[in-house]
Amino acid sequence: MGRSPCCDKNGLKKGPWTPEEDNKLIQYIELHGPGNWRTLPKNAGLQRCGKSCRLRWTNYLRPDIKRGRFSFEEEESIIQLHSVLGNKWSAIAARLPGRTDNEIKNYWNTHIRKRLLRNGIDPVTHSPRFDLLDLSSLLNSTQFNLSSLLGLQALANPEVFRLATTLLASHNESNPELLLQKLQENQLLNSQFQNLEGSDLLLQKLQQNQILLNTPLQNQPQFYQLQNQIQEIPNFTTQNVPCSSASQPMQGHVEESYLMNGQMLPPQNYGYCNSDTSDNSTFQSLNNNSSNQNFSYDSVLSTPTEDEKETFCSNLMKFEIPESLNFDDFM
DNA sequence: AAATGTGGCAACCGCCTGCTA
DNA sequence: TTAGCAGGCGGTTGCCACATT
Repeated sequence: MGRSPCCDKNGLKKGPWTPEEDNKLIQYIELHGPGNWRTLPKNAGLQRCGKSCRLRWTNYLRPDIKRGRFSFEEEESIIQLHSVLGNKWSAIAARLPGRTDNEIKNYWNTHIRKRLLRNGIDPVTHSPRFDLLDLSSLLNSTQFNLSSLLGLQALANPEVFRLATTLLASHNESNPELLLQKLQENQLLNSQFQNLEGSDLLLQKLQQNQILLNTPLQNQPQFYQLQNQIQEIPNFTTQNVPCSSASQPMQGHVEESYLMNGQMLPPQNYGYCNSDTSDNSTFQSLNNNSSNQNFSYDSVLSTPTEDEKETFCSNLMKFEIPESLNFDDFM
């Protein structure tokens, strides 16, 4: 037969732990070690369920727990790992020493998730959500710089590129219904994109820029050429650079995953840029591969403010291409 | 100064998986 | 073999502190 019940729930205390209870739990575990949570409360003299004791220990009392604000690196790691693992908080926590799954989960729900939403990124799929962005300015012809959208931006975020090519492919098929369907699939049928004039403008721009449809970007020679050019840029400035490129600047973004501590990570990257326009602001990546490059992010690593982080992502759709880039080759 | 709103976070709930008797 | 439990996990709740009106 199975084991006896973990604990009798009747008469057991619930709610916040008192310092006395914490001390009892700590002293008991220091003597006997964690584990056997079923008998622990009784042996430790606690009127608590074993489950409650385990949670209190693992989430709060454990000596190796790191308290305080999440660092920029930690935050970026969470985003990266979440894009791969989803809501597997324990798996994410396993890669962030000193942080608990509960803490990461709370931080995600209260900070990161909201920020991603505000910046037009679906926190579930990690894909751009155009229905969450104010694209009115993007579709304004006087400001619509598609080369930005489809150039570095597309490289930095394959989802944008994918969406754009999907639109163009549908349009090329001269099938308005299919186009509408694609738009719906991409959650574009909202206030910003209901105006198909805007879509037509997007399509027109796409065609003008001769996007190579149905060709994986990494297979395009222009991609490698551009990639190499970027890597040769010393201290590539971050002025108005999209957030999705912050921690892994232009390297292997498109359809190219990379390894981090043996963990497969996705091409997307939603790090942060420094919002100030100082030419000194530069990147630093968590990615081991790029950490050796000339990218540093000292101003932000020091402790970026919330505004800095948000402004960085707000620059998703507006950035300037460094003059040293020979962008004509790419286009 | 008081009332109300909001955000953050610790803790609980309930389900799932693997283990054990 | 399998019923049933322990432990693990993700989702949710509710309290508290702080901000705003």
